[in-house]
Amino acid sequence: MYSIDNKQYPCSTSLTMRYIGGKWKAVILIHLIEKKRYSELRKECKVITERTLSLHLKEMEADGLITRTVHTSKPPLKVDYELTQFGKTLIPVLKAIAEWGKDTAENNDRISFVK
Amino acid sequence: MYSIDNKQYPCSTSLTMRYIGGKWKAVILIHLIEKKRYSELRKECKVITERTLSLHLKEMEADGLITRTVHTSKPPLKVDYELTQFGKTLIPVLKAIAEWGKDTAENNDRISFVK
DNA sequence: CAGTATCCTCACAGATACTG
DNA sequence: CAGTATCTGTGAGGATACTG
Repeated sequence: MYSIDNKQYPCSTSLTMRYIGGKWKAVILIHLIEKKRYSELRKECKVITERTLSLHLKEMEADGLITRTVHTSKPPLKVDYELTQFGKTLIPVLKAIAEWGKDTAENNDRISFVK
Repeated sequence: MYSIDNKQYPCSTSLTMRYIGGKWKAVILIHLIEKKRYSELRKECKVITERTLSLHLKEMEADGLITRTVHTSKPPLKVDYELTQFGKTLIPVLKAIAEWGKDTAENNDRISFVK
C-alpha cells in the first residue's frame, strides 16, 4: 500500500495510474517527449479543450513530470514545456501504450479510421 | 483518428487508454494475468467496491479483454475470469506500468509505504 | 458465492468569454 | 501568445442493502 499526499494506492499499478491515468495525461506526455511550445501542443491536441490541457499541464508540473519555461517577460508570451528527468522515466511506458494502440487498431475489426 | 462505437480517439495512445484507462481497469487486468475466481479477485482488490469491480469486469468482457466462466448451475456459484488472447496482448503494457510504479515508489520521497 | 439495485456525490471535462 | 474565469453537465465511482 502506497501513499502520496494522504491519498492511498493499493499497488504499484494504481500508483502509476495516478500519474498517467485519466483521459488525457498520457496523450499530453507523449507529445512532450519532444520539447514543445504551448501553441504547438494545442495544435497537436485539438480535441482537448484549452481548460483541460491547461489544468493537466499544471498538475503534471506539480507532480514533477514536466517543466514550464517562460522565455519572455511581456506579452506576447513564449512558453515551452518539456519532460523532467523524472518524466523521462515514463517514456518506455508511454511508448508501450502508444504501440499497443497502434497494433490493436490494425488488427481489430471494431476499430475504424476516420478523417 | 480512430473510432469505436461512434466514439472518437485522436491517437493510438488515447485508444489504449480507452481500454485500460480509468482508476481501476489496469489494476484488475494485472490481477487477471492468472485466472482467478471472483472471490479471490475481491480479496486482492479490497479497495475497489463490489459495484465498481463488477461494472469494470462487464465492460472488459464486452471489450473482449476477458472471459467469464460459470462452473455451477445453481448457487453457490463458482465463476472465474481470465484474459482472452486479445487481453493477453496487454500483458507487456501492464507489466511496464506496474514496474514503473514499483521503481518510482522506491525512489521518490513524496511516496510512502503504509500498513 | 457472486453478484444487483438504489441512491448519491463530486471530479472531470466541455463551452464560451475574457486578460496580462 | 498563453493562458484564466465562470458556468454547466455527465458519468465514474462510492456506500449500503438486497438476491438467485
